[in-house]
Amino acid sequence: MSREVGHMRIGELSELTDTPRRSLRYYEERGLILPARGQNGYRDYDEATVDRVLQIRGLLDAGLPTRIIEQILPCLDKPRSIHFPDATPEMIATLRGEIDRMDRRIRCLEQNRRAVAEYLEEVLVHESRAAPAV
Amino acid sequence: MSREVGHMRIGELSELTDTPRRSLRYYEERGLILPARGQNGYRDYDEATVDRVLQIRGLLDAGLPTRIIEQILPCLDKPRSIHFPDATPEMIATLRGEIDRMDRRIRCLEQNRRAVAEYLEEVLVHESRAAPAV
DNA sequence: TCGAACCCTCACACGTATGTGAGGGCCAAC
DNA sequence: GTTGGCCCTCACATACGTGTGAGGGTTCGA
Repeated sequence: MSREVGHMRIGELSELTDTPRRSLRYYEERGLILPARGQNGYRDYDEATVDRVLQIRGLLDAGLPTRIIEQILPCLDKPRSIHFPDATPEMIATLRGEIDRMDRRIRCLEQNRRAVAEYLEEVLVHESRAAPAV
Repeated sequence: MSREVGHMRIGELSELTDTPRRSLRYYEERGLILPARGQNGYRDYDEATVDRVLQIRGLLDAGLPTRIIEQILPCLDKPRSIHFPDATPEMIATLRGEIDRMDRRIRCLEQNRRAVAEYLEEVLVHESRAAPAV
């Protein structure tokens, strides 16, 4: 099985993205990535999949389910080319709704991030007064 | 059972926060809220709990587990008063780590929000050319 | 006093993302 | 040729947040 440049099997992708093999297979099962297959059945990922997986992980961590990630992944392709014909009204509504939810999430995270940071600041000042700098 | 002003039972809190009773009990089980109890065993929530529940829901929706929410909720109290003695080094490290994770989440959401919005924009332009304004 | 509408505590079930392991091929180095 | 390290599928198990319903108490108005 000759390996083309920029192609890899699941182990390498797993290391590059710090993602369990199990999860990579799961993302595939959910239709988020579609690796080619070698004649031996091994999954064959191209280089671009690395970024795609990182994107998926980030969105999952931010609370989006795979069902939604599947909807928005096509929006992320660089040469905005293929995905116009299938722009149904429902799809557009879905995207609008998801943008709103992402806005809400961002606002919530920013607000709480600030509060936690301020709290931490105060704690540190308090600490440094009690036990001056090392 | 005389109801004091600003106090409520689970049904009212559920309506005010648009949150299932089941979830409110779960948040309590996880230590996120601690309602008083009437002599009949009914949960008795004060007014401030409304905001707290909304905060919890927002953070849950943004991907934070209750275990982490429990850590950061005390940071959000208005009169920053009570919570200094228990500022252990591990706690501080945890907060730092969570601030980092929130930053990553925010960046990821902002980036993808932008991409989806741009995509949507292009789709709409495309649509309007195909079938001019209503 | 009865019924409706609350409340309580279990406890089992679901969906989602992931862990884990069994059982088994492929391939390169020894 | 065998061993070790990849890969495969399948499938059961886990944690988390929530749905749902059984079985039962409280409160209040008709």
